[in-house]
Amino acid sequence: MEKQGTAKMLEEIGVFLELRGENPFKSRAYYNAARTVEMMGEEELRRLVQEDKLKDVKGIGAALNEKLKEYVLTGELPYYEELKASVPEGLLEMLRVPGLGPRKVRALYDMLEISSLAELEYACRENRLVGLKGFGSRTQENILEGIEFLRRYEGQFFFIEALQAADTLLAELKEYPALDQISLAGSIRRCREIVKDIDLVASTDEPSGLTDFFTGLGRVEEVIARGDTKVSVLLDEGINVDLRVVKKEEYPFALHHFTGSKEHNTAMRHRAKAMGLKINEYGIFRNGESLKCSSEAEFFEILGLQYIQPELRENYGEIEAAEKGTLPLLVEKEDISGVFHVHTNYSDGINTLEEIVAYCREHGYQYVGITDHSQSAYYAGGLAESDLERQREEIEVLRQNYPEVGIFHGVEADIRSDGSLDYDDKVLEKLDFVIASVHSGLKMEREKMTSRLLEALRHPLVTMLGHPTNRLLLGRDSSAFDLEKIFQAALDNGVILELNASPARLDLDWRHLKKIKEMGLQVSINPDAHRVEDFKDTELGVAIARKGWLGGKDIFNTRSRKEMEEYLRV
DNA sequence: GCCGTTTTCGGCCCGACTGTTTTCAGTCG
Repeated sequence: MEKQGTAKMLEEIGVFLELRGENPFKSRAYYNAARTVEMMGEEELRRLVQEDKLKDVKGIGAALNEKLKEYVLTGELPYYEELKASVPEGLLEMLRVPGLGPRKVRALYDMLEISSLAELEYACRENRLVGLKGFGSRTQENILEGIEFLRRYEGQFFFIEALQAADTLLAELKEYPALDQISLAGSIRRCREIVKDIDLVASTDEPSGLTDFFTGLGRVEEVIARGDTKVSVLLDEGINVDLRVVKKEEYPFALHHFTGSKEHNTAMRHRAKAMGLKINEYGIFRNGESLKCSSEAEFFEILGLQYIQPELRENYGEIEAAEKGTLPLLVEKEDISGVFHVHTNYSDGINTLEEIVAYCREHGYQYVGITDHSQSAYYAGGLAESDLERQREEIEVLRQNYPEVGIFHGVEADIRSDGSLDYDDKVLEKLDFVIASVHSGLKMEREKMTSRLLEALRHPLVTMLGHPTNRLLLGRDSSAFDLEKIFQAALDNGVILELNASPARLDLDWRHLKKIKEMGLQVSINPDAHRVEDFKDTELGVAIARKGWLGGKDIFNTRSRKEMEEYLRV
């Protein structure tokens, strides 16, 4: 992944510059460039370099243009290497300590020659920080606690974990009598797949009462910071919560501000400024005079924009689209008609076929696509040909007994290392549909993995590509392959791409979805259910689809049962 | 390091909180 490597390098340059105490705006220029590169298509960076158009990209000036050209064409950048060599490696990990930024890290290095977390911890225990200018006993304690924190909680949570904790908390806070309004904000409201903390925004006439009420909740383990308008606490499950309390009239601005993203907010402030306005978390002002506004929707309206759904606020083009009035109508969970990718107890699922079908009838799913693992998936109890036959017979019976639910019989066929599927065609032909997925050889070399997937996509009986990148959030990187080629091949061969909605996968990544939509590809939001409770993960997939700008028409399984039967020729 | 129909130099988004200070720097979001 050339662009990812490039983005990471630019990011690191920004950090190194900060650690060296250079012009902070110079660092920012590198951070901005890192983001710009990250947002490019897989081959776009190289193409721009080859066509010498990189310098036309906003945020890339003469210096960055030269450096990027050099890096892309030669694979090396001496500037980066020299910078990296000039900064001790351990300073980077020291930056991860909460409360330690580049200036303090630099000071510790200059004055005490501390250049690693271990040395830092030792110095704190030896009480050596106390005498330093700008440091005190409190700082030293906080640093020790920060190091402890880093060890205890890596500080990252799946969206669903944080969401559940946040919903519970929200319900508790709504008990406070003098509460006016309260909402989730931050990365959870934006439906990021990984979140670091829970952000809440509330309005009330009794701020100190609310903050007392909040810090007094049983699940609050520690109060980290406490002021008039902001309280930070650590919950017993190890997640941080920031609560912002504002006045009633400030609520829309605070909600917008603390929903972010930071990049979206920055762009919005630039826009406001260009219109002769100033915005902050307390209001919107013209010549120092506050403008009336009672909701987020109105706030966007004042700035000449369509309402931008929170999921879209990543500064990935949503402001420009909102200006033109071309924001998409996003898919809703109610649009989902049925689900594919469901495992039964024939392989590694918990529930019987009948339990699953009964669940679907009870919960209003028009259809369900059953897919157990294929024969070579020993670890998951993959189905032999005879098992598939037996399953088909049982499905026939269930179709009679549950006419309200369309039951499609499929399989999740392993893509072997040569790209062939895990059953003969004559076995696959008897099925209603086929999901092809990679489960082994995930770290295959990029070219080989690309050919392997291309081979599978060309197979005429493949309906969908399952969990396309094979990533596990917080656990395993995506497999390496040429995404653009794979997307194009899926389009050419009429293959649906899965958006696997399992909380640990959420694969495809939302960052790819906008592009997929533009290409005209269809995405199926699949729970990859191993028990009926997993069906609700589909909602998580809907959240990610929305974040990727997808509407109902972009989603395969918003089709009605009849449309689906026609498509699958059942 | 980037950017520009007021600018090719002088800006660059804004504010809260903490801990260190006696008015502010650093960090965070």
